[in-house]
Amino acid sequence: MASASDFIRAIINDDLKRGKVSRIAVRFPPEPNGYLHIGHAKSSTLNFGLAAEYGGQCHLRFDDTNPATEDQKYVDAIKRDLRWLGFDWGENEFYASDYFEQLYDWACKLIQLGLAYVDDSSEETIRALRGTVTQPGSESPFRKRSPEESLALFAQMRAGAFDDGTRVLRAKIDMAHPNMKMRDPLMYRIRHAHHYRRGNTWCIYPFYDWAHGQSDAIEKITHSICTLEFMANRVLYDWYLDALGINPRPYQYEFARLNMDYTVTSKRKLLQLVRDGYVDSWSDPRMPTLAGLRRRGVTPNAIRTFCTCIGTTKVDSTYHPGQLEHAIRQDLNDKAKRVMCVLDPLPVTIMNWRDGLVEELEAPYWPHDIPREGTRPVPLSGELLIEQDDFAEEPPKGFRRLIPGGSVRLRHAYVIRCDRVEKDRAGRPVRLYCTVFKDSASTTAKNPTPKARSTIHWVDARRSIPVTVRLYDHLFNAAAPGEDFLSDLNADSLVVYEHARIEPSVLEDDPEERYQFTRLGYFWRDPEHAHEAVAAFNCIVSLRDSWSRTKVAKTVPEKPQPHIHIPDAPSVKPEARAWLARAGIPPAVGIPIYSTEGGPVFFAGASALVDRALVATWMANHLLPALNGRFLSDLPFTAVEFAQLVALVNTQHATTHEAREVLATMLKKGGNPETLLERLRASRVSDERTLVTLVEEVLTTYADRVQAYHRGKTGLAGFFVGQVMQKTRGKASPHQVQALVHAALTRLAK
RNA sequence: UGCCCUGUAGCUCAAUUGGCAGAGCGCCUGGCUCUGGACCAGGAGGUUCCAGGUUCGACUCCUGGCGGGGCAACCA
Repeated sequence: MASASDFIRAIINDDLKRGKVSRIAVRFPPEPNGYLHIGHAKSSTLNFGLAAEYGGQCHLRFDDTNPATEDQKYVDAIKRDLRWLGFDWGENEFYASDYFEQLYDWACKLIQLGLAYVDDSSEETIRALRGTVTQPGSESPFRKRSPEESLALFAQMRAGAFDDGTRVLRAKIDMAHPNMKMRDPLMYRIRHAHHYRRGNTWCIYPFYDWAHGQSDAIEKITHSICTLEFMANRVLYDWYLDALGINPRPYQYEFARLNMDYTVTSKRKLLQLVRDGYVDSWSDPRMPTLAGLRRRGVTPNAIRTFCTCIGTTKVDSTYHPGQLEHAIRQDLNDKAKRVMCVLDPLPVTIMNWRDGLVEELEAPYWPHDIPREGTRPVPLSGELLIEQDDFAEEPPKGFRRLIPGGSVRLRHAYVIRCDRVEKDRAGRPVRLYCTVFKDSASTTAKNPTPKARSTIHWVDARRSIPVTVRLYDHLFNAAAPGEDFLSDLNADSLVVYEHARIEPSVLEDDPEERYQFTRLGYFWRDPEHAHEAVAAFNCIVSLRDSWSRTKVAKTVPEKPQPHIHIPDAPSVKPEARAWLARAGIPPAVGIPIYSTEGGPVFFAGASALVDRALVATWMANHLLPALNGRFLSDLPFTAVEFAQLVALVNTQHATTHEAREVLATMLKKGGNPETLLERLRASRVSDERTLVTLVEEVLTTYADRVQAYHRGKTGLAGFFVGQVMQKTRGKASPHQVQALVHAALTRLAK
């Protein structure tokens, strides 16, 4: 059994423990009407992960109940993406559209049961009669139609006797239900449309709510996990399954979908970006689609790591892309060979280089802290290219690279000094003339050369290969692009370096090799530019760059003002208020009593005997919360016995703590409070010497914390008391323990 | 003016079921380094949404309030 790292796993563990289920079956149910994106990665990682952890299975089910939008090409793309992510569903590939016949039969059953009917109302009428979230709806005139008539009509619907939109099948539930999903939801609509898998065999199509739970049931899914927006649908999910009498049946649980800053994940918006040409396709490397991430060069492993470490909760949450980037860097750091590539070249002539000399340097692929072997030859001559950014005539503060008269080390090679700068008419440097210090070779322990301010990357001017390099940034400028998301598009989300140059060693490599371009980031060849004469490299993710971070003025997030709120008078419903007044107790304790079934009666019974305020307090704070779904009438003790218990407290015969323990016993097996109190006291550790020993034990065991306590971490006092209480298994007076702990602590302080 | 879900560090999440408020990311400082990377060490950052109540003790239980999200598609 996996540890309960989130609420879903906690539920599953509990179901397994209580024998509600004996095996785990989950499903990942995409609709084949678009491409999978990073949000689906979260969902599929959860579901396939669950199956793996619990030795169960995860089905891939295409939720294809809408012929208008679905297509085989999406099915293929979804399968490809999931396989790429590393998931395997084996034989368990299913289609909701394969269940149409069964769904139809079940619908007929519901009609026969009087739980569904054919409605001839128009779309507008149905909408109007549904009411609003605050107003109940009203019943359709066709609701009273006999099962026989509905059955016949439904058969005709299937047979194609009616036009699109003229009739629907609805479940007969409750038009006044506070949950709008329960106001006679639609089960089938008429659509004379071609379905990509079923062709024209059907002209009625089931809706999501009707299809989904039943599909889960057919596949014997145990835990049907979906996103938060389906929460309101759960009641309906349950209703269909229970109406059909399916047992055992699946249960639905909801978790928060993934949102990410600076991007959009709505299918509609993604589609618009592609269709209107804001990106070049679904697999544009800036897209949050799995196809886009794949083309960008992101590894499946990094995505899975990201998805597992963000957790699973019910809190709406938005992740920062930095979190994903971190996972990518972590994954690639010890997998990507280091090579050198210059994005924006600045020529360098080494003046003291021997004419025609070409050195072949043996450069390791891996930095010192990565225990991997391998080197490649890197050619070096008197004509080099370095990065424009690595030279500054007037260096900003903190600049550690090359400046006129300054020196830097060429990575894997020698130290050079910049002696002269050649500039164009606009004053931009076009060539540097440098001196090399050949006694500064990497291996030289102490070198007499000028001290290098830093190390920069470079390539040989003649022997490097021209490539284009594509750098990507967020698709949007706004953290949360709004409805007019197109106006938030980042114009610089793609920057192409047409004249980049890379060291020749990469010619030998597999085209899918991923690299770290030293000091720049992680790159690989764009698979969609694979056959072009000049190779194109995609930036998968840049390196963390503490230099550029210091250049950008940091905006310190403003600390939000603490929210001070003065509450209004509590709003309590009139009938409750009246009862409160009669009972003579304050709302804080009175409301839970009033709103519990049998609460007022129980309260009346008990308060006849003891102080009503105390009874109310005890009911509200101790009895009611411990009920756990039980009814007051099912308790193994009466209101009178409860009153006796409260009386013990009232007369100070029992401490609060004792009384709570007695109550716990009474809740389990009933009994007379006074007797139980006697028994409790008999078993109690009240002998001071025993307690002192225990206190000493605790303080010795946690000597370090005692020190911390004396250094001012006084919150630990509660911890010590708690430890002693646990040692006595609650059978000591906390007051007494507290006093003893305090005494021991002050003694130790001296 | 309904029903449901949800509020813990800047972000994402923990906190053994009432007993030390923590971690990862981000940020800062230092170390190391032939990558301004990686790694190592340290640091800052908290009214646990607010107000009450119960308790020796509340992030945790009770009440009220406030904020955020979802639900009124012949979409899923």
